[in-house]
Amino acid sequence: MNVHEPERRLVTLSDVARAAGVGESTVSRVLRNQGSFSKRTQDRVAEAVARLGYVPNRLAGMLAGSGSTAGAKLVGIIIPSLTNIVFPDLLRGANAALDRDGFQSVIGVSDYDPEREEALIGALLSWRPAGLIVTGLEHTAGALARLRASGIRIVEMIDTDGDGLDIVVGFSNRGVGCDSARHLLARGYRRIGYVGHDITRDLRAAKRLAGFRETLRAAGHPLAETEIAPGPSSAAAGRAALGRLVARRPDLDAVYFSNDDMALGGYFHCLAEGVAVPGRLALFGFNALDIAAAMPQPLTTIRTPRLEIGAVAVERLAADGPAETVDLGYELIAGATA
Amino acid sequence: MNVHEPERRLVTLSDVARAAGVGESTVSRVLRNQGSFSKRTQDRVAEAVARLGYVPNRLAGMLAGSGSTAGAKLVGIIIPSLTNIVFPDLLRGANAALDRDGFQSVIGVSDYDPEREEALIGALLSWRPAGLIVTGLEHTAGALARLRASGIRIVEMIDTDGDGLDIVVGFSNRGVGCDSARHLLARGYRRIGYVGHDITRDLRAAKRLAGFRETLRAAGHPLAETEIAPGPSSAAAGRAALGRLVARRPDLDAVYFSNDDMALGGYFHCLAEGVAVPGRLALFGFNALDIAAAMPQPLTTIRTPRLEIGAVAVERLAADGPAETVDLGYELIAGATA
DNA sequence: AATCAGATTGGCAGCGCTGCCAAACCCTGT
DNA sequence: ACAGGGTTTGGCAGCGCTGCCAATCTGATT
Repeated sequence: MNVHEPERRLVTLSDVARAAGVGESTVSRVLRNQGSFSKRTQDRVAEAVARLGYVPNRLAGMLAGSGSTAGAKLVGIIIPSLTNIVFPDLLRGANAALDRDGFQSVIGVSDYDPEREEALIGALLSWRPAGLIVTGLEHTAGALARLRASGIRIVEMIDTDGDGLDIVVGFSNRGVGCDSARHLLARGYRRIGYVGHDITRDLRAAKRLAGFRETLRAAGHPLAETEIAPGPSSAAAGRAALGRLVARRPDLDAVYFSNDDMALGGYFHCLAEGVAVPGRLALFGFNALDIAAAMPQPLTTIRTPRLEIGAVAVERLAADGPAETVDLGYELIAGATA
Repeated sequence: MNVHEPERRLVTLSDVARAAGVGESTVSRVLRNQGSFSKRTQDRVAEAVARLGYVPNRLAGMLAGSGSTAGAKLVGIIIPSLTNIVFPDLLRGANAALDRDGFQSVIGVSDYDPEREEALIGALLSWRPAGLIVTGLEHTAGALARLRASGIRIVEMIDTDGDGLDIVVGFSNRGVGCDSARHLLARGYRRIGYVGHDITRDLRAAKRLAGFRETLRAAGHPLAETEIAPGPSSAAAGRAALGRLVARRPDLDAVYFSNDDMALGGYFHCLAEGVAVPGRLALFGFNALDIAAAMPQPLTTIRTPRLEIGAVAVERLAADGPAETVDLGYELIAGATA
């Protein structure tokens, strides 16, 4: 591009200062609207900025401002996946709060891999953010060490079942499992199965299952059977997995799914095979996706405060309160499938 | 946090140099694995880095390296929304390529608002990225000016119907509309309706509709009726909108949806109301979401190369080929609903 | 032992901005 | 005309790193 221009250096703050006939620090003050300056100066700077098309260099700004109060207006966010709409929702919630406070974010995706998460933590820390938002409470020893050594605020989001490093924002996944089980038991279901996706990677799903399983056992109706689909959760995986599960255990009267995607697939299986829902088989999901509410029979599921989690995470980062755990709870949506 | 430590300065490169007993530039070379150094030096540096827990400061690195070849390993990405799974998919595709080339990304979400996009362009440019990936070909005059003045590579993704600034990666949305219409006509449908979401904001959806409409008219079977749901696309919106459409025009034999989310909602409407698909009403979507393939009757739709678009966008940014348009095409998926 | 190309290394000047501080300026009131 | 307090301004030293270049070292060759 622009082969002709010999060496187009970008416009710098000192170019603006020269053009406006003022000092560099004056321009800096005007641009950040900080300190005092006269209206006349402000106008001259604004004019010069517009005329030259000046774009401030944040790298230089943050570097120079590091160590001071106003310094870092940046937060790093690490999520495990972009495939599941849940995580974009968290980002959305965070984004809104971020904008309001004038922050920017750098995002990393760990693919549910703890090693990769550790690497990402290093990468994001190298931007010298004001804080870091990570997913879940489980991290490698190396990751924990880096987080601690960073000296910045850390938010661990989504899960409150365990000890956090600093701030924790989420809900009890164990509790979700327990309440889901109680609901099914209360409705009279007794031969209950589980359809999930890879539990060794999605630790929150594993906690839900643990709570679910224990509640059933305590009630004297232990979990009858489980079917774990390989790979990430999806409607296709849920449909296939439910098919396998009922083939093996035709006597089941209810199935708990690792999330709504999987449950939706299960519902499709039932529609395709003419299995009456919930008469013959009840279905219970997790997450309360919009789509689950639009089904002919709204899915029975648990609504999680995804947007709020993102928003509160950012809010707590910006404030400087004490380390604490914020439980945002969840809500059981009694749909028509269980 | 850490009230006790008087003034914990973070470890810098020169601390590492001192600890390893070598010069700063040597440490820099070793860390970037660039230039030449002995094995012994490498080990000593690695040891010091590990011992001190050194985290490089990218801000300083990028600032110092600016203007040179290796400088900016950063790209900015602007997408209109995180609500629709399509955009996270683009990010996913981009992410993979980004990782491979050692790039990082900064992401902005415009909410389909051109003004906001312009502001985001400014914000992202202030990070001095090596390139910027934006969505679509339509931008405000101010945005175009900034992009041109930036002097960096620009990729406009998703849409190829129009002139790009530099690199364009996507497919023809007009073409999608045309081919969708042709498919419905070939299957014998004649009284065709359209269900969409806010067209004034989603310009790509508008282009698809335009192509669709023209093809129908040219064939002598003009679009019979349209129903536009307010707000963003969703299954719930699609379900409600199809309900309104068929109430108004019970004679329709096929409906084209702005995307799969809406179409899925339409399908739910048909299931709930006992409308035979495709016997009584045919449904046609767009995007080929995984979920649409898991339906009892797979949705007839158009598969778009979302992951590839993200990947190719990054690839072209990194390479320095000529300005050009890369058409990645699309594929009609003949499902069971049309 | 002297020579030379190539490998390895360190010093130091910026990159563009902000924080700090002293200087200049502007009003009052005397 | 001059002091006193606030307001506005400019100069300049870094922030932590990289690029450049000169210095040093290595081993092989003559």
